[in-house]
Amino acid sequence: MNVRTLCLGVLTTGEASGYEIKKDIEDELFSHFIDASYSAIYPALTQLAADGLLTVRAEEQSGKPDKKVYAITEAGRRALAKAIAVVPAKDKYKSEFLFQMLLQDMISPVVVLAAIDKQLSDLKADLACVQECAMSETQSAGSRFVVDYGNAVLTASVTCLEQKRAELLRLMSVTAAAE
Amino acid sequence: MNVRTLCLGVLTTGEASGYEIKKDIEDELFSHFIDASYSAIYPALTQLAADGLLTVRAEEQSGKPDKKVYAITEAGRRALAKAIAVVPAKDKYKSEFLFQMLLQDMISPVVVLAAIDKQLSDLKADLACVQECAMSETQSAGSRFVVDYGNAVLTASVTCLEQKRAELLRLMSVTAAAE
DNA sequence: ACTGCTATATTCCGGTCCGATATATGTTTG
DNA sequence: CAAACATATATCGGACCGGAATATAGCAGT
Repeated sequence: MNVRTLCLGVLTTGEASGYEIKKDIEDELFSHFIDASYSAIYPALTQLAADGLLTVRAEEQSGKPDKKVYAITEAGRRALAKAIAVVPAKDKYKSEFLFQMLLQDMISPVVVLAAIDKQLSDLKADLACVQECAMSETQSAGSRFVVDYGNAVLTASVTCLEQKRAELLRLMSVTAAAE
Repeated sequence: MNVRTLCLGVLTTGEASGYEIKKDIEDELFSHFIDASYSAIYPALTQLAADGLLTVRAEEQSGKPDKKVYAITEAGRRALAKAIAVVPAKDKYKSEFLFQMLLQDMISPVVVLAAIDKQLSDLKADLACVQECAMSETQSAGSRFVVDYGNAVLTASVTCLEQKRAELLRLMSVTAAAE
């Protein structure tokens, strides 16, 4: 799935500038499962507007730079519906954390612990975001689905990691006592 | 984390050709959390060998093309240890499936069901791979960690999805009966 | 026997996208 | 009052993906 489709999807929740789309996919429910950079978003919006899938409106703002507000058109909705009516590609999951954990024999337990704590804090932030969306967001069937799924997965991750963390702490205190 | 570090990591489990490294990150425990294409792996190996982090050995094979077998050196192990002794970057998770589910109002329930079934089959394949590794693989602390984590996350995903699937089927039969 | 498919093994190319940086400006914070 | 941060857009180098190309050989089907 490309950044153009992604922008169309975000714009179904209302008109927005490139900057605001980026914020949505960082802070809102989208953040759990997609990502895109400015350098991909801005050209995508320009192209979508040129193809008539979006409308543009320059909005003057006092104090802030002007912004270009994009809104999805009927043609845009049709293009989006067509793009998502296919069997989706397999999820892509990349984790430096698990790579590090797999090779943990090569590094000190202190670093392992720091990595686990970092991972836990990332997971908990993500979980908090999902749960916040569960309350604030328009409760469509779609968002309920994603919230429930995210909740299930993230909760399982946190539970497992906290157990692993406790195990490591026990091991570290035993090793330290033996010295 | 770049592909060079990834190759070093895979080669700690034993010498391999570029082709075999690709297979490892498709079929073995690595597959759960990393990915890389041939076009990234081969140049990375060439560069690593030039830097003295790997050794190369051309192996003649009857029936198959010759292959270049790479093995990690002591300098390679040191470089790897250094590369993974940092706080890891945040996990990256991209899911077309969840994007589709979030926008499910735009598509037919039949397509939603097909997407769920596809996702379930992907998850179960991943789960089977992880559980197989749990039995066959050398049971290092690292692989136990990754297996347990993968198991927890994937099992939670499958459970949640099967519930969602049942809900959808109920809803679909009700709607069909009303027509 | 012939055709096509799969597996082994590597290379190359077009295109997509990330990460960092640049630019301009107002607002909050120490 | 400077520093940091938020708003807003754009660009550039480089990393990486996906697919095609190349070469070789066993194996299944017709």
